[in-house]
Amino acid sequence: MYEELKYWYLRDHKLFWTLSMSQIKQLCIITGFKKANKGDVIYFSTSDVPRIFLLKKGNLKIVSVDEDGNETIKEIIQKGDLFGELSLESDSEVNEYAKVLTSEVSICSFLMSDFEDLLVKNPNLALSYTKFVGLKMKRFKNNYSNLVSKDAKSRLVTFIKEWAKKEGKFEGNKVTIENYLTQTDIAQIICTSRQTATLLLNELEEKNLIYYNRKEIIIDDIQKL
Amino acid sequence: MYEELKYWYLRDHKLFWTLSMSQIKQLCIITGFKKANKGDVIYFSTSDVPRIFLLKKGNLKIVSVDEDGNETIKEIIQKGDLFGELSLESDSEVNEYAKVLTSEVSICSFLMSDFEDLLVKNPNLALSYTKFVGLKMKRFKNNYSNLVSKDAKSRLVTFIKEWAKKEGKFEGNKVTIENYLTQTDIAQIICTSRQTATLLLNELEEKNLIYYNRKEIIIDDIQKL
DNA sequence: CTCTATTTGTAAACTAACCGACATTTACTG
DNA sequence: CAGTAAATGTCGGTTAGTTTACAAATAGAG
Repeated sequence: MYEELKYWYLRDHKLFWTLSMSQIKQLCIITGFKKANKGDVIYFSTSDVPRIFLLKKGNLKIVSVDEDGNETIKEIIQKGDLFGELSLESDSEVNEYAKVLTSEVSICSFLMSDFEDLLVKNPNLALSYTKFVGLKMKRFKNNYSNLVSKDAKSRLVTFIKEWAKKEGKFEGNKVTIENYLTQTDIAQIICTSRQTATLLLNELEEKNLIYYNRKEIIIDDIQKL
Repeated sequence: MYEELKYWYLRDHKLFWTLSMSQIKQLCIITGFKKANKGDVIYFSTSDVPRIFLLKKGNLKIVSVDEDGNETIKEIIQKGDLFGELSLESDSEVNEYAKVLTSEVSICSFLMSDFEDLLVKNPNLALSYTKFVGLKMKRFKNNYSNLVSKDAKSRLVTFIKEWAKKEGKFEGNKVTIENYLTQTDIAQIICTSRQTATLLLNELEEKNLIYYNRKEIIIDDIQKL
């Protein structure tokens, strides 16, 4: 891979903004690059050499499976997000993998050990990275709280609002989201059964709060939702 | 506070083991120290100056309250644990506080800004700290999974086992845990109602798997639990 | 354009856990 | 040691959401 390309890939992520161009170039830690298609699975917790991944294009979901075979969606990863063993400790106990949601994704990755070296050499980057991991932790804490105290309906609404904020195209109070999730996916994200998710989505549609189809979700007025 | 004392307080936490005695002494970042009694509340998310806290003695619970007034126990903090704005970003949206569980606790604290400076100057400490935060994140992820896929009974059993592992006194397969939690606390930790927790605890007791009272919990054979 | 697999829609039976209500026990306080 | 507050025990009625089961619609492949 050309140096220039590496530079831009890293440069894209907020985390690396504090580094100068020459610093990034000098580091050259990107060691892998690959493309994948819808439905493909990317294992990372059980991978031979621990890596950190950066999603360049497309979307994927992080899924974990427990002993009983229950699948849970832990996270949706979007263009520009990091994923993998972000806690910098490989852990064979967690059985997590990524599954591609969009028709095509491109991913680049670097070795965890290289990244650790980089952090040690760049204290400010280390600090930013710590805050980044801390933010992820907060998100999980928040999901947890929602699951405890809110019912399925308000979890769905919360999820749609967050999704809209992150990815939606706004025209005043009207928002259009490109929909790359099935109702089964949405159900798993908000931790309910597929049937309940379907029911609730149709309920929102009946009230003209959203318009749902397989390609997009349109929210008429995000204030009213 | 005497320099010596500060040194030992920090030295206690694994995180600071990588630092030499002179380094810690030199830093002298501890700026606060206080004692508190059972039932006392320690606010940190809304505190004037953001701080990181280190619990020196006793136990406390981290509680969060949402808009609807629902209380959830996020975490139990034990002697030697850090708590506060560990993500190094103060956040007014989260309404969290700590509540003292034991008859007496002692806490020391330092300013978040001082800690940030320390991290920048000690890249290895920054790396350890990142891993520490990452570990906490994993724990929340794990709690989340349990809540999604396990019923109240197995959540209770999982919780008791973890508690035993962390704090119990082992004699072969028999474990004794010093009990500083009420059944209401336990219920909130495993996310169920107090009545259900009571029911399940008594069920375990009937099967002679555990012996519960307000002072201690004895597990006859942790293998069988 | 047809065939097939995936996704979405719908209904009824079932259940784990909540909730309210109240009794009983334990621990602390003056 | 009496009085009070907190913690524990117990019981049904209620319910949100699951599960099973099947039908209908849609998308993608050949």
